[in-house]
Amino acid sequence: MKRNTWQREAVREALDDTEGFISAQALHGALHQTGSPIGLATVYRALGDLAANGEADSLQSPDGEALYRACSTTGHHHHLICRNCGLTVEIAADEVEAWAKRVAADHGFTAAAHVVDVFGLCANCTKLLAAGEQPLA
Amino acid sequence: MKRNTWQREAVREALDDTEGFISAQALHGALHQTGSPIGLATVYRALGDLAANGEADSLQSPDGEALYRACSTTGHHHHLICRNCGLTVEIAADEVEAWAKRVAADHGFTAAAHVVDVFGLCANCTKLLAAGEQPLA
DNA sequence: GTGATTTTGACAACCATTATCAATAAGCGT
DNA sequence: ACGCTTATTGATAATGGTTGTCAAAATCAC
Repeated sequence: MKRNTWQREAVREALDDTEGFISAQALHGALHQTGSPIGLATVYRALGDLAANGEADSLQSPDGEALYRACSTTGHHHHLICRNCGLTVEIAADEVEAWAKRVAADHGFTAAAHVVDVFGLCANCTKLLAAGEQPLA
Repeated sequence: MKRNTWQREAVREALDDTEGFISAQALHGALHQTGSPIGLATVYRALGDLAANGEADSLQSPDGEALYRACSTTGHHHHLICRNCGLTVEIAADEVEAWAKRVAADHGFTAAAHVVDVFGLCANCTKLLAAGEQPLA
């Protein structure tokens, strides 16, 4: 039987309050900052459940971290994510939608879904890192 | 200065001989089976270098493993992957490259990298699944 | 060949994630 | 409302992939 716990609800809300993607660790940290004593393992479990239920989306960052986002029922869009500070901008991508569909069709693929996310350094972090750092990508 | 070592060459060849994607660990294992005493750390380094040079492609498996593949085209490209049988097609995406760059620039982002992969059902699997199955994405 | 320097590789360190398991608490039947 | 059953929690250990360390070995310029 599935029980309702305040922890699961807390994770769901924290995820809803988050713009774009967030890692399990970051979400755990955010929850702690609000005073919630929720455990890390529980956050992982809750996120896994949400993803399994289709209430959340997950993707792998280039660094191999698993990132989660609240599954917005408000439609399909993509993200521009700062790999330094985590700032996320939602981006419409009609152009890419069309491209993905066409490419899939050209190769006989059906039921095409796609993962399209852009990672970079936001303007602010670019300035901060300009003092000597060399980003690799 | 960059030096030529048999280890690096061995990794490059092993990768060339591999159909599709392979993990660093698996590649290390394969090399050992052929009698090569190459070290694991070296395999990781070589793969990283190849990927940085655009001679290899890397992507994150759903399990968080990094998978590598010899790049048939030396340029940057993306993948169309059958979520049923794993068939992978390399796709050029100049259109998307341009889009990604423009979107990043529009928002003041720099050092933009992007994850663009299309998952679907290849023609063959579409036929196979036509008999009643309903893919989830 | 000699020497400066890169590269290697065994192993430790790291980090995200998962498993463990006793303690806790949710929800059912009463 | 109470107790009981059992899912859930959470501190911690374990896991597994990947990266850092650093002495030893190999490479290239000369």
